Amino acid sequence: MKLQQLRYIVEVVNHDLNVSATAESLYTSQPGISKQVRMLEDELGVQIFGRSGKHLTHVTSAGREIVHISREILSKVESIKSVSREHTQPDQGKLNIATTHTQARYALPDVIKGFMQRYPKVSLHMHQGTPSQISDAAAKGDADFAIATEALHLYNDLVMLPCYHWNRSVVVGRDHPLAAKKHITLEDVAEHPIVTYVFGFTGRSELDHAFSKAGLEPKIVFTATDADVIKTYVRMGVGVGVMATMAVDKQNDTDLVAIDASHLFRPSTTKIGFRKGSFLRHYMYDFIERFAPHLTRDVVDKAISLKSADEVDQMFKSLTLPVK
Amino acid sequence: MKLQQLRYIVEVVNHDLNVSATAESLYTSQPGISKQVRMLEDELGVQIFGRSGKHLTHVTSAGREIVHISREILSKVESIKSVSREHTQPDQGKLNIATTHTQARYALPDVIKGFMQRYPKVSLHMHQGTPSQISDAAAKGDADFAIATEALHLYNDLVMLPCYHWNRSVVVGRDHPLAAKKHITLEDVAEHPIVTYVFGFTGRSELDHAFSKAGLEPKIVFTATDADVIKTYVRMGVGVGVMATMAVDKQNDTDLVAIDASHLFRPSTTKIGFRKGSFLRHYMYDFIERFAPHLTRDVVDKAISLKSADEVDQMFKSLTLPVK
DNA sequence: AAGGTATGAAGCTCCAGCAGTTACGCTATA
DNA sequence: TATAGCGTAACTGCTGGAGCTTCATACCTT
Repeated sequence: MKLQQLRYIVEVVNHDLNVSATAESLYTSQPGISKQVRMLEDELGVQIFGRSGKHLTHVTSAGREIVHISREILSKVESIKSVSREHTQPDQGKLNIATTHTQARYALPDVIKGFMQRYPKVSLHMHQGTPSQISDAAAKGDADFAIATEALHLYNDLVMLPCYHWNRSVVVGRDHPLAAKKHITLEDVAEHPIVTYVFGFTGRSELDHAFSKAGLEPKIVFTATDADVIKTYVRMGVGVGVMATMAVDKQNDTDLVAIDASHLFRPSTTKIGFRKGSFLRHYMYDFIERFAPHLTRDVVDKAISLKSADEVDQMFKSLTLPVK
Repeated sequence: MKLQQLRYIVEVVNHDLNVSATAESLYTSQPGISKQVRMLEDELGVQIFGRSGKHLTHVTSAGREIVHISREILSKVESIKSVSREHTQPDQGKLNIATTHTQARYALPDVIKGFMQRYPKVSLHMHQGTPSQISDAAAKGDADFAIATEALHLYNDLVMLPCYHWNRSVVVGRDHPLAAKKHITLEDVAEHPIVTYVFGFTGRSELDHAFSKAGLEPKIVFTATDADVIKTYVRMGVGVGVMATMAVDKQNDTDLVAIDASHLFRPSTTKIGFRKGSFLRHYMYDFIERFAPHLTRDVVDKAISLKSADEVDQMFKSLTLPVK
């Protein structure tokens, strides 16, 4: 068994069992991969891939387990490389962050700025995507960190740590009937057409939860993946906006009125997630702490040493998180 | 980076940095290993071993981390092989159990017998040793299971599951003054010379604990690693025996009197331990369950999913274990 | 439905690179 | 000062990868 062979089967699975495409992405030849895959199967005495004629059709049950373990092995191989770099070039390296528009636009800029000043030699990459793309990137190892509010729980080989709570505001134009209200109710909101986040984005599930619990049917007329678009349509008078309070810009959004809605919807929690068993460079620990000051290296290490997501939740239950 | 290279550095560490000895044990040549170690160091840009001249003197701090991760990788490589065998030869394989005299002699025979009948094609190996040798064997992967009462907690990459509690008896000859007593006290025992287990064996620590807590200084005149030797010296009149109740044989030990001492010493817990992250064959799950019926596959899987030993202890806190 | 085309995996051969071997020299350490 | 033990050097045999060919399947066209 060679690491190369494990790399091949993992990548073949990543490329939907297309060996030629895999070969191209690995800058090698298709027969080379086919040969190594066969040799591995022969050595183990197990089919990893199901074939119909000369085409790979599916991953066998043994194959699924083997590919899963192989991923862990390859991830640990990367850890070894990271350990080495940590000793040779402590302040140098890469940091790949996968996150959503909301985080990238409103929560991260200050953190990123400070981080880049402190670690000028760390090349920072931000990948914007949907929550599920983000989790996927982190789970596959394409990103070191996933930062989002939704969908992170889908992968159970991610460690997720709560960073901060945030609440929603109802956003309307200055001349909107709701603008005059000091105290707003869920019924008030339900009466108007609503502009908010697409399902699966930025704590959208909490919004649906609140309405369904109150037995109300919200008139959602427009959904977007980010607050900037929501605000645009609120300005056009399409409806009232329901969005993260932190996305309201006191400087530039003077034409809008933001009414606190923290009593209407449960707060959402933004989390940072990374792959279990991956080696964290010291600047990664630092990044986490800059983003969520309660997540010191000790706290993170302790959370890593837990295994199930439940226990992590339990660990942070007693801790009061910052609210944005 | 090649698996072979990782294998080499791990084995070099296992052989106390003696490359020649490592080469011999791996049936290869010394220069081959030296070369690969160097190449790995060059590739990573980090010294794994400290050298004075041509001799390896110590493992660097980076090296320690790298060796640790390498061990995990190699263990997962073994997992892949196990997965394959599980699919090709479900009821065939190996089972290496490292355990102490006490377990092998009194607790395991019935389990082993049933197991061998059910899985005739599994080749079973028992390794008897001291508790620390046993844990070591399991931690290194030489044994699949470690079964013992002491010393298992020393390695924190072992998962340890409690199997059963057991208590002690004071064993004396028929004509001994204590033989007439129905209820025995710690003071009674402390008055006589004691024959018991060597330190670090079979719950010996609980015995010391009880005496020191009571402020008594036991007169331990003879220590042995197993109950058979203890009984022999009790018969010779060297002293009173303090040993596991299960080691008293009602059939053959009619010349001895066993006085229950469960009220004098806290019960000890025998545990079964295995390496974290190792793949368990289905017959291994079955073995565990045969040995400790409350450790069903589900329970074991749940315990594996926890990470720290504390949490495992917590998990079993509410459960009442069988008492032998 | 039949035939044609495109896609993609496997078989085969050749070559280069490298892991491992043997022989030997060198250096810490006791 | 002796020796255990590592490094160097030259050699060899293996094997992983490239390139081409062959064959099977999917998809399209008429």
